[in-house]
Amino acid sequence: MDLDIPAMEARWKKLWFEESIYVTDVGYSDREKCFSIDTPPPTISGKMHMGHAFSYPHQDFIARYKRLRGYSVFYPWGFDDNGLPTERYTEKSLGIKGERTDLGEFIRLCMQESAKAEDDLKRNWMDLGISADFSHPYRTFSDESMKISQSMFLDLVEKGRVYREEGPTIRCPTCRTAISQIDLKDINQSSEFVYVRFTGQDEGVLIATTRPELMGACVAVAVNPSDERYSSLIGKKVTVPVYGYSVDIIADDLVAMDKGTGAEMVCTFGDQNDIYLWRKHGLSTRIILDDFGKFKDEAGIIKGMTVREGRKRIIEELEHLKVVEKIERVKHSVNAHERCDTPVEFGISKQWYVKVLDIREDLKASAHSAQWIPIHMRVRIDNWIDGLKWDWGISRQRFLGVPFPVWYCRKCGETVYATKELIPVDPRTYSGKVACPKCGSSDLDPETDVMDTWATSSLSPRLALIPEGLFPSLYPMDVRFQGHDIISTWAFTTIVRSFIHDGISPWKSILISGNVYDPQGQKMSKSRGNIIEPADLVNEYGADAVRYWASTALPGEDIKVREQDFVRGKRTVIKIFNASKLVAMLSEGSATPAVPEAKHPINTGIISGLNDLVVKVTDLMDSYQFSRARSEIDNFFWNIYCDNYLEIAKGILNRSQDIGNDTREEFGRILRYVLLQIMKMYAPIMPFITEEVYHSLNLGPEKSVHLEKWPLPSGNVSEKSGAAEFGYLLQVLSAVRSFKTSKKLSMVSHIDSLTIFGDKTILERYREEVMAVMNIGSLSFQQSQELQVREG
RNA sequence: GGGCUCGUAGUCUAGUGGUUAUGAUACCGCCCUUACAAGGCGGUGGUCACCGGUUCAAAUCCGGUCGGGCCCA
Repeated sequence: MDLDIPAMEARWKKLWFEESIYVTDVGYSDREKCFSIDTPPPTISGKMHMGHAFSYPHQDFIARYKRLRGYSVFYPWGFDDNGLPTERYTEKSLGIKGERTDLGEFIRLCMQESAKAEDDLKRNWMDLGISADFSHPYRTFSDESMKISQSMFLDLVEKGRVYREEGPTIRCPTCRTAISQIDLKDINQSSEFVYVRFTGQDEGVLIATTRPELMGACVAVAVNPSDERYSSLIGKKVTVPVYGYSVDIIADDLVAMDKGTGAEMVCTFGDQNDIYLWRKHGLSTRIILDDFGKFKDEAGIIKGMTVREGRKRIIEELEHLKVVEKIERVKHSVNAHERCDTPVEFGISKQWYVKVLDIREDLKASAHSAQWIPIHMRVRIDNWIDGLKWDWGISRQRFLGVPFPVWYCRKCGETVYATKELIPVDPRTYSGKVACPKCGSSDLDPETDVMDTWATSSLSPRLALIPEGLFPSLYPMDVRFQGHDIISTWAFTTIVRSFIHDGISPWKSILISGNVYDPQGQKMSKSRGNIIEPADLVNEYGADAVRYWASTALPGEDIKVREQDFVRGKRTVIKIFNASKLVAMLSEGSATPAVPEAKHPINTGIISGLNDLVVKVTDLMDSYQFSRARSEIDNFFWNIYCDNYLEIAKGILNRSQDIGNDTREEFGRILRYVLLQIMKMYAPIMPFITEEVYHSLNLGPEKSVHLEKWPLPSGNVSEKSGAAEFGYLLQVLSAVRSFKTSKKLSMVSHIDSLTIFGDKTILERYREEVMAVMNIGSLSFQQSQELQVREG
């Protein structure tokens, strides 16, 4: 009977779920015997993609392996349903707009849509055989998470690590929200470089700018101090065209001498450099763009216009004033919001910041106290921390998010924090009475901003552990799994929070997974049209085969979606099934022994090989090298166990005339014993087929192969000489097979008489086995160095 | 521009100083009554990106060049 993979997978998924076999009942009281995993909660606004189908199995290999090793594995499940992506998702699926919906109602709708999406999503991960505890996932936006997030915010306040300050803000005109440095990416954009002459002493100065519309926000002209062309001008004043006020010429190393004319105008704010220069030189502030991307009254002739309109109008005016010397088409990179690709605008407003700049070295040290796998990914966090220019801005002007538990007193201006008893609280909708502790007034304005999602996601160890009552017993967690694309966000912010709140690294290890590419090595994206759906692959090859594919890359290595890996995975699944059928036939009536007792040299040989394998595989799994572990098992299972041991056992048991009952029984036991050990080692990678075999052959007493114990090298049989002889026998068999192939004979066809040249002593010991396995009538041996097979 | 990473048969991959470079996949032969043709046995196929250096010996170590990818500017 052929193997029905979908039916098999459905059968075991049901068992695992109904019997809750991953919810260990030994508890988590002994930290040494626990293994806790900080899992990345997938966002509810997206579907499962190949990146997930690649990296989640990696976590699962380790989770399942650790369980077999006897650990109580804490493997929580979460969903990321916080913030802007969920707003977008909800607006899209319901056809509504956040700003035109009642706030409370909108948040309710977001939560409702999240819950719906979560149910569907959960199934995708369960289909892959992921063994996390799906029964009560945490959510990044829930009362519980809000409570944790707000109380940790209050801890930041207490520790003096958070402040609110008027500062430059990065705004996305499309999303109408403040975003942080973290949310930026660079895009290349073609634009106009406008050369404008500012008048002053002598001929003034010629500057080049890509943002002429910000002329009215100009607060200085900057040149490089070592630029001889301008050295005499530093400290002089020039007049801003159109607006007619004067600004200083300042000098800074940051100014690129070879860009444009080497003189640039500094505006509040055109780009990040402007902010840097503004801060460093203490320049004045002229904000002419409002929060909606329209010019304010101060912008004079372009007031009320958009950036694009204002730009056109200003250039006309500059040309009319005859101060434009030339206009060049250029390609340059601009900061854009990484979610929507819109070039950002910079403004100024009161924002909440987490103070991180002064603890950069501590953060690096904390990051280094965790083991990074692979190690070369660690330098990325260093680069990020070294490159930080600002503190971590955490306020967002949106609807869905964890609110700041904060009010402002109208009477005395005091910032009023919620008490611990009051949280979780949404000051925007809270109707209870809060009084100012300073003046006693209850005339308070609520903070209307919400926290950025990272302000909550950075607390993921707490989000997962606190609801289970396992904080701080399982903290720091053993391992964080995540992609390298979010080292500067999730990994960084989590390290920040754990350092500030607890003074420790959040995890003992952090394991970074690589990227997934299409078969040509291209990034997969909708626009390229090369998206491959994980569900299609699961349908075509089975979940075990998809996991097998995922296991071909080491942690941190990229992978392509290649058919050959899935083909190989599916073949392995089928091979395991067929091998188990043969074992069932050959070992009928035998039980699986806990300890292998063997006398027959073939059996001591296979046990000896198995022992070596167990040692190697255990070592590789301990160091997260599951792809190497798997290929060791593959090699042993396929080339040693199936191609040789099973063939020999079959030959002896079916064809040998005079083997005793003891030997027959011994082969039955060892066949099953070795198969069970192979199944246990394969179980983390291919949980379905190994479960199938475990049950259909009744290989052990547990409810599931995943509740078994990882194999240990057996101490009873360890003859190294047995292993060497066994190896020689395999070579002999291979030589006889080659002989048969060269004669165009099938492997089972009978040969009347054959002579083997080789080590006569060993050959003589295996006469019976060779004759039985290769179906030979009469066999003679000749002493020879070189192994050879001849007829007659 | 800076950092990291990768270049090994058509494709993918193992291999951190030592016989003739590993395996998969694809392809080509041969082999199906007795677990599996999604199998078995065998075979074709490689200037180990390029240049130079260290060494008795380099895919491997060092320097450089070229090319891909990722991250950060």
